[in-house]
Amino acid sequence: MLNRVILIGRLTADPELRYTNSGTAVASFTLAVDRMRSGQTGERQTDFINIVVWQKQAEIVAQYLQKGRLAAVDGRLQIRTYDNREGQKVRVAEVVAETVRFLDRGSDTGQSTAGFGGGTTPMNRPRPDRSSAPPLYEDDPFADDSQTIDISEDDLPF
Amino acid sequence: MLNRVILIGRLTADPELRYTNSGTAVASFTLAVDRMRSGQTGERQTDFINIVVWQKQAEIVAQYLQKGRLAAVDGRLQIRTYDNREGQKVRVAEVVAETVRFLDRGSDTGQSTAGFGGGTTPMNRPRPDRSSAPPLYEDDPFADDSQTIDISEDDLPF
Amino acid sequence: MLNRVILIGRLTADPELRYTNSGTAVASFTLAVDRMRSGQTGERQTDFINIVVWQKQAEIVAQYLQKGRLAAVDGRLQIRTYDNREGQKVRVAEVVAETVRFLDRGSDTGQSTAGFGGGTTPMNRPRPDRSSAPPLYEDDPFADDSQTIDISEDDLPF
Amino acid sequence: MLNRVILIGRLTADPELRYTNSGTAVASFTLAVDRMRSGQTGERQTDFINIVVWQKQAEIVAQYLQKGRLAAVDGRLQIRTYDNREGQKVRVAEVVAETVRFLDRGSDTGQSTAGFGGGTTPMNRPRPDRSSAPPLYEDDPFADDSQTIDISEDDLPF
DNA sequence: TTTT
DNA sequence: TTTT
Repeated sequence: MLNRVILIGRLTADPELRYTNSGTAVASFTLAVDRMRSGQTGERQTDFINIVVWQKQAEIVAQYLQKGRLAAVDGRLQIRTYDNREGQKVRVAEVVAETVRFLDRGSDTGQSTAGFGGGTTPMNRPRPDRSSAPPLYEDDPFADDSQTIDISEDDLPF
Repeated sequence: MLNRVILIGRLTADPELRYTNSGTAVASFTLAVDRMRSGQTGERQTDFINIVVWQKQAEIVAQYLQKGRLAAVDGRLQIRTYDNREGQKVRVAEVVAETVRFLDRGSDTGQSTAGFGGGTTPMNRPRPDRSSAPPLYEDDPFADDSQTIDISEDDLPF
Repeated sequence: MLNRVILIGRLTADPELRYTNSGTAVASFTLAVDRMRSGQTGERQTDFINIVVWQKQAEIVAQYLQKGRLAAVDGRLQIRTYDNREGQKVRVAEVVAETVRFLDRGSDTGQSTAGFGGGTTPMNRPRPDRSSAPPLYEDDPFADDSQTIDISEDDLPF
Repeated sequence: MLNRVILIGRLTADPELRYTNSGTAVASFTLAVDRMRSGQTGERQTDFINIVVWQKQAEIVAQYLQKGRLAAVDGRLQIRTYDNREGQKVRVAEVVAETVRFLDRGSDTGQSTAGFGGGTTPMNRPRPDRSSAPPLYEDDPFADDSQTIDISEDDLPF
């Protein structure tokens, strides 16, 4: 019904930019969000939260954000379930960003990422080695199904 | 830095009420939050999100909420890491509720759960069998450390 | 940079549906949002917050919401400034809803308002008497300027 | 029922720190929050939103925030009504901050403002001239009523 | 009344 | 697996 998440934190690493079979850009990164235990002193705890960004925003994020940068994310919490190599169900939580704001640097370059231009469907998209990470996006929410012919597991970028 | 989550959804089951060794009440339940793919029609997808509530609110939630009830949760997203039986690191995402609102029923009974009375430290607390669920709270954020002497794994309510 | 508001409350009256000169639908209503003073007992205070909804959502809201209904609003806080009859600058705060959820009634009819169909540009739009309320929308954010020729103050629906 | 506002923006001026009759600190400032009209280019619009902070946070804000600084506010939207000099009802919208984060400067000084120490009831509190601004807080939500004897309009700091 |  |  309603699902809204707002976070501010720092990137633990450079964002990773990938493309689905149908050519949609997806960027992902982890945000280190410091917790503050009210009352008790001296304690510093951190939540490491996975963020996913789609389409034009993905490319802007990949271009302007790096490890250590401070960013604000406004999106929704999503729980994905998949089967790992051992055939066990694994649940992954991530925040699907609707907008990402860059909070660190100078005034105008890439300060925001919403409602921008861009959007050229990329050719020559990179084909990274399959990592041991979960197969993130078997379903591309932005794919135009009619023209995505041959989606095979092996073609997925994750 | 900033970590805010707001959800509306329905309980997938009755909340479970437990107590830490130091006597702090903890309630947990899962919220089914319907997603709505903008643009595409007919699709209904659901995120199942784990919620945790502490102290007085835990007891109010356990008393007034049941499976199927509609509720609003305002809290923060937390990622916990623990080692499972096989010795693997497992990451669990959950929303730690600051407030829970009951949206279904009549006007005044248990309509809200913030800043209420209650709070009697419970005697005869139930000792449920250990489920296969993750050992949720090795660290009780509300424990007064000075008087919690013998925390052993076997005493944990999860 | 970031501007996010989430509210749950009850409508103080039926929503009002209007149309701008360029034919864009706008619905407005007031949400009574109960406050709860933490700590102190027995006090009930209420914030009356003006909500504005545009386009297809405006028509859905006007069709399904009535006085007394419980609703959740997700949007952004906007401060508009205008000159009143006495020539004084007046500031009006309102929440521009991105989505409105209906929380009261049955399961499926009009339960949500995002990404729906509708959208037929209405003919025979009502021309309500000008109230003493502020001239709400001299700027229609959805107007296609090129085809809106003769916007005069007298044609505004507010 | 639920009332949550999250904002990121820049201070239009230094915060003003005042004290109620009962000695509670209150800081107020205005946040300039840039809007971004999705789709249309080149337009930059700004909402000027009044923020109010109470107690220890008020003093931290007054100490560390200045005009032009970037800050994140997490709080609730409140509508106050009062009668102005001409005897007209005036409505004022403001965000009562629960937490304020400082986003501009260096790593550790005053980076956050929640759950901090401080809290010494201030002596020699300043008695600013009454401005033409609205009489902000006839009701001090943190006052211990039993010991606040003689609240008169003239003693209010606003 | 307004910030970069 | 983690950021300042």
